[in-house]
Amino acid sequence: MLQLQAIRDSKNDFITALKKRNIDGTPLLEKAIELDDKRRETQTQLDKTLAESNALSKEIGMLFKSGKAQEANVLKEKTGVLKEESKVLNDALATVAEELQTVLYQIPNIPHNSVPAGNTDEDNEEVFSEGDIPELVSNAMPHWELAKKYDIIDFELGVKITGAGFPVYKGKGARLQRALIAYFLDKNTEAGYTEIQVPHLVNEASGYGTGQLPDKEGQMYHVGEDDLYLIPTAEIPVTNLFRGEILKEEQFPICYTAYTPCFRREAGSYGAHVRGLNRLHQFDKVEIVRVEHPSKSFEALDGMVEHVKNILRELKLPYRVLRLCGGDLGFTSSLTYDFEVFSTAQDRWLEISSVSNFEAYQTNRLKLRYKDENGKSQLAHTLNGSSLALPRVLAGILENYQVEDGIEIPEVLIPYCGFSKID
RNA sequence: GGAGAAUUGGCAGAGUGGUCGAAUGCGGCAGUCUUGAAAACUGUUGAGGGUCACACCUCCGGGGGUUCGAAUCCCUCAUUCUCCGCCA
Repeated sequence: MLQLQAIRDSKNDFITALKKRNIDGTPLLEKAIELDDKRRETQTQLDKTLAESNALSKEIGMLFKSGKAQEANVLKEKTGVLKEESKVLNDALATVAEELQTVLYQIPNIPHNSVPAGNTDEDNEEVFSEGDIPELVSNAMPHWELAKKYDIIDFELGVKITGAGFPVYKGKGARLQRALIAYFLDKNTEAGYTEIQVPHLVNEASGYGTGQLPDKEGQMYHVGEDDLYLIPTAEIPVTNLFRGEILKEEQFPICYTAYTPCFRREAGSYGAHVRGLNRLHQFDKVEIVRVEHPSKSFEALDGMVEHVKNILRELKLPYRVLRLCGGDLGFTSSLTYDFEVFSTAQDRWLEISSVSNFEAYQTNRLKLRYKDENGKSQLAHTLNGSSLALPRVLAGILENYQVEDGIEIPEVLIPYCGFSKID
């Protein structure tokens, strides 16, 4: 959520920046300012009424104490009017505040200067690429065929017990998955991230805190009986650990990593691109989350990008890094780098990580602040990234590492797997 | 799931209808003293709105109510603790 003061100060810059998202921010920003004016005006009136009423109450108290009950009763009648007034004003204030909130929820984050304009993923800007695209055997297969051939992932079985998009991993497939999780967590821990385990269900307030609610309500599984949401990403529970906190500057940087399953309804997805592991309702992910001083957040973002590069380099997967264009940028993000692994067998790039700086957009909702050197509360910055999303890394490994008689295991994973080949 | 108790500032802990945004202690910060540190002493120390700055307003788990006036009374929800039951 944008800060009103920032909107007031930089309205025109924001409008220009929002054009990169193909959004005309003018009506919403102006509406926000207008409602804020109204809110302040109403608040001031209410405050005045309350002040008057408070003064009277005090006076009444004094009169009663000194035994002048009659005079007190005269004053009492006066307060009735004020009470009515303040009730009306209070309702008005609540209404305006809610309207303002609704408007603010509709405004996405302001894209960073470096974000290219554009509509679709076609307009994303490739900023880095590395790794050799392997030459595969002539009868190379996509991962869903490999999975069947070596009996390591069973999609039909998942359909039987749950539905489409809930695969069952078997034998070496399951072990490879577990190995990846352990490997990622180890890499992240080495890099200074503290490993934590968090709940996989969150309440409504957490959903609002990181921005999944109210706009992406339909993307999350909701447990109606208890009014809880299955997390679509560890970002929600991990970032919300700090909801409402006021940090000390010396606590920065805060770096956490967590493995969780992720649950996504993926309503509206279809077609060949959702085959196999490409798009699932439940998948595993290891996430990194940082809470940073505003002056350090972009430096931190670069650091996270380097960190993920490092992992992919070790896995020897061919990948590229994209700077997302305005149209492809997530609602709450200011700058996002996507990582994609090339799958030779599918002849396409698979998104395996997304690393973002949200600046103060989430922390404004979360009320996550720190005390600056003058002792004033300031909003912190939050960042997160996947390191990494399991299914597509798995797909990338299966497809890129296939040989005539099986699938080789990347060297760094062999100690984690306990085997060097799936066959 | 049943019965009882509790929820106050960073922490501990007073406060049971009026001058309480809240005693006191600890912690934090600043200063005095000291070569330096500790101790001691002095001052300061919740958040948000509002203002040029004050004033002023809101917040004592959340929400609602009673009252001229609520941290204090009532209702409700949540959470925590103790006992019982059940259980990986």
